[in-house]
Amino acid sequence: MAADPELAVRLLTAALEALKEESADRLSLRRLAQHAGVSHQAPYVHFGGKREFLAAVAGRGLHQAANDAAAAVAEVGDDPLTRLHALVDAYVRFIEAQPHLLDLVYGPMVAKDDHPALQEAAIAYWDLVHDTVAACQPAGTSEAEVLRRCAATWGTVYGIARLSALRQIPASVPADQGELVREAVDTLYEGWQARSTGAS
Amino acid sequence: MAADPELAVRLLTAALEALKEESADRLSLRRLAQHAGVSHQAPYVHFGGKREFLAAVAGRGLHQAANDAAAAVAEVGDDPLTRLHALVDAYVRFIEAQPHLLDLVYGPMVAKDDHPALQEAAIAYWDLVHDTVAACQPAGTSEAEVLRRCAATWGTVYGIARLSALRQIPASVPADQGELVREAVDTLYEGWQARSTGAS
DNA sequence: ACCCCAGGTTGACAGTGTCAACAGAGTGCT
DNA sequence: AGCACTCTGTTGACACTGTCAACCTGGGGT
Repeated sequence: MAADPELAVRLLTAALEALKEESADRLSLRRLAQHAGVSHQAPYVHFGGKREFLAAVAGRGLHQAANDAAAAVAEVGDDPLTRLHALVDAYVRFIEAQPHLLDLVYGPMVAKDDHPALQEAAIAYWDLVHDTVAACQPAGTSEAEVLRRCAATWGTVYGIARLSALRQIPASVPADQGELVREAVDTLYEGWQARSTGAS
Repeated sequence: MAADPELAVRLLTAALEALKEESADRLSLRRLAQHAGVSHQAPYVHFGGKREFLAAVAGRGLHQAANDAAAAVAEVGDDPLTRLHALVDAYVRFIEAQPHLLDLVYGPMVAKDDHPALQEAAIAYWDLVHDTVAACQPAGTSEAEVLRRCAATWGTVYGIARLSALRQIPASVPADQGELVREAVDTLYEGWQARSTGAS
């Protein structure tokens, strides 16, 4: 109907919006196209297939999340632990707002190599994690150890947040996901400090 | 062809086998039925629908995993940290062997309430986690705190193992998932001990 | 004038989950 | 015996999905 200069981005944003409500595997290209007022084949023209489309969606969403997280970390000051908390909080908010998007990004429906934008966004996010976690390490920690702790920290946050978002944590546990994540991060932090002064 | 006393369990085990190769969302009831030599509607008779079938698959798989984990913990002795390591190792082996099954269990395609067997298996696994983690806590830790640490520990292990299984941890990190999980658990453990002797 | 081509269309195909109606084999009741 | 009824399974149809192929179409470039 209208000029519609960029149908592709309209489809992407529509998909991101739909992902707030339903999981990625029951997202239909045809329905998206119909809802956008174009034929069922229009998305295929732009993206080549469903996998590529989902990869583009994931890339866009992750890019946005990385920007939000970077902004949250930047506005909080210089204290390393405070910055780590800000980063983790941003991640938790992201998962709370768009759990299905995270499932898509880390899920089996999309290969990270499919789309350079997705890979780039993942790298940007990882770099942010790395810098923030590295700043929390005691002096003298080897780079290899820092990398391992980055991965472990990120897995920790991701795991707790996802399990909680999926309501897989028993109701008997007296805490919400924000508290759980924060406490786990604090525990890891104290463990790092203890190790630096401990034996061997 | 044959007497086929229990077609249902044959379908379930076939599905579990198929899950070792492909993810749950591209598992087809019709293909499973055809491969089992029955009509495309036979699975529907037994399970009522795809969601219920997947719930049954998840329940069976998780039950098996819980049994394996319990056996691994039981055969390792009495030291709490050793038992925790055994539990975690069993979980990591489970994820390595059947990553798609875990995606199914914790994924959006199945609601835990759909099938009592799944819920029961999840509870059994959680109880095992709870007992093992609780035994690692310093004396005087409140039960609420223990529960929070259980959830955090389990999220940690799950997150690292899943991220690693999906190759989402950058190649620059010099460790495999087993090492990462073990080190994270050790760090958490030391954090627990440090907190018990620390301030307030 | 011509061609071309990116963007979009229609039409078809195989595969999927699901619903409805039906068929046979036990099984128990009268 | 006869009959009804439930289990287990079948066939046929439907709507929906992703994808392939071919066709249109309007605006530039030569």
